[in-house]
Amino acid sequence: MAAPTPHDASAEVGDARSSAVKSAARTLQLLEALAERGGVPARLAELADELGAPRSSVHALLRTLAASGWVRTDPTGTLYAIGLRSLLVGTSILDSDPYLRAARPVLAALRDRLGETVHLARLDGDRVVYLTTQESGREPRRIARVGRWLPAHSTSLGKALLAERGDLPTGPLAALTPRTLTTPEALAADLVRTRERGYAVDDEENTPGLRCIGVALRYAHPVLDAISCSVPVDRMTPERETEVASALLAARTQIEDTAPVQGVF
Amino acid sequence: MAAPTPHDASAEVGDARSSAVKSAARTLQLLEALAERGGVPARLAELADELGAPRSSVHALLRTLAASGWVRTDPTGTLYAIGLRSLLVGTSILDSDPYLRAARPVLAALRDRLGETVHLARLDGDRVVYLTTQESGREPRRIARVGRWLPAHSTSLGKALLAERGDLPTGPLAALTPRTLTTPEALAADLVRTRERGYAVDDEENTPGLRCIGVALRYAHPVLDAISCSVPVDRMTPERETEVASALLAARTQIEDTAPVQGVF
DNA sequence: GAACGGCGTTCAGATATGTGAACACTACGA
DNA sequence: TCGTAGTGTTCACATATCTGAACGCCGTTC
Repeated sequence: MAAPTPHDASAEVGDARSSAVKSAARTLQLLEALAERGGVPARLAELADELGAPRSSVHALLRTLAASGWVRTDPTGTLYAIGLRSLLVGTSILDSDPYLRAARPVLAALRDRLGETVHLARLDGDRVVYLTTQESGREPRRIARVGRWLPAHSTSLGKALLAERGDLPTGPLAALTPRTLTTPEALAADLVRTRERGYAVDDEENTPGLRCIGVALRYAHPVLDAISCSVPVDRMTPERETEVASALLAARTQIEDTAPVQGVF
Repeated sequence: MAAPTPHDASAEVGDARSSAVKSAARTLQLLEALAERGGVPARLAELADELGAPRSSVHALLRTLAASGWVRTDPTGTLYAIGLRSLLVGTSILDSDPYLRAARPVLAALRDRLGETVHLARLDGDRVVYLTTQESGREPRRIARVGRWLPAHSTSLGKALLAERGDLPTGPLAALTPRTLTTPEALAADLVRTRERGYAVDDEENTPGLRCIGVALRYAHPVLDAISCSVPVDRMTPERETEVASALLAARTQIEDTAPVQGVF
């Protein structure tokens, strides 16, 4: 699992009612099942059980996936592991997404200006997925968050997006720390304050010791992306919060001005 | 494209002869086609043309992909873009692969010891895909290579692997710089020297100004993973080369000792 | 050492998908 | 205003996949 959180928000792939192409849905389920195992090989029977599909069906699919390079097999052909194609396809977004490309230099400058780690994340259902991180050199250890996700309601990024969009997560609000907002009422109230303030605040709601400020990027309608800055609690005074927030808002404007016009949704 | 090279080594997904599940193969082609466009939305007709499949077939597939979260659609449902699920699935390898997990701390220590950037990459056909990079703070700009790839024959990583495996790339040997080895004879001779030396050397063969040393990790049979250290040419003296190589060989032993026994293939 | 259980693989029929043409809709230009 | 060209969508039939059972294989157990 790439997820640092206990709750897996991924929907069932196969539960689409009527007009779903069965083998396509199963192909994706297979990739997800293999991904969760990492490099650990899987046997046909395990995967068939996991998908709830006959062995023979899964067998044909796995041969197809293997032939296309998305799945690797051992020399005997009875063990399967996810191939590198999925990594290449997955990370290709990071190289080619035009918004990300526009945002990256601005984020680097922002990191240098504030001396703190900054992120850009995109909403995916009830969670935010980190697309790029510019780290300050000051952190004790490097936490590369690209490709990871957190529940939207527990992050400044997610709350900035929810405030701008005006909706609430559909699922339950998992508690990652004692300070996570776990009721719709508390979250809604926080979103009101967020709109008033003009930026979102996460006060150790997903990671103890870390306070974050986030703002949404408004080039998409409804908004999808947001940027944030994480600051250790002992460096985050009220004056510092204002300083960070105004730097983020300036960066927001800069990104929105340089971002492509058409596009993301 | 995530690729920094001119030659696309990816095989055709759909070309499997007989026992391929057509809709599964097309699903993967669709993901690859969407990935190449990054966040830029695609229309149904474009994708159908690209796959060489009827619009109606692609339509059904896209609805399935969209229902499962692998593909996003705009509010009207006529524009498609790759979703974040592929990023999550792709990067999950980076978190859960047991070999990578074993190697990472060793690589971090190696980076600290040498003060230079070190990589771990895995062979995928004729190319090497970077799985992790530990950067020295000395580089002018951060080049996050995770998920990118280079032709095996142009890197110390790839040459270390080829030397250990005893095979040559099947495709043509693309020239990335004037120093890239582009004939099978030159490459084979280099691999002989590599075996004698005990480590592989890349002398500005993929990136001008960069000299790299690589060694293969022998926990898999045949070998799949390798580690390397990149050093700017002006810091790379003969003594330094010996120093870097012996540090890499020590790290190799350390990783091989801590790596899981069963596994990757 | 023989029976057992589990596994991967294969096959022919049942079932779901792929196909191409037809339809409805939009945007654009005449 | 109308026609045109392009698009996304739907439908019924031809085609391909899915299924469950059967087979052969291996390692284990009794």
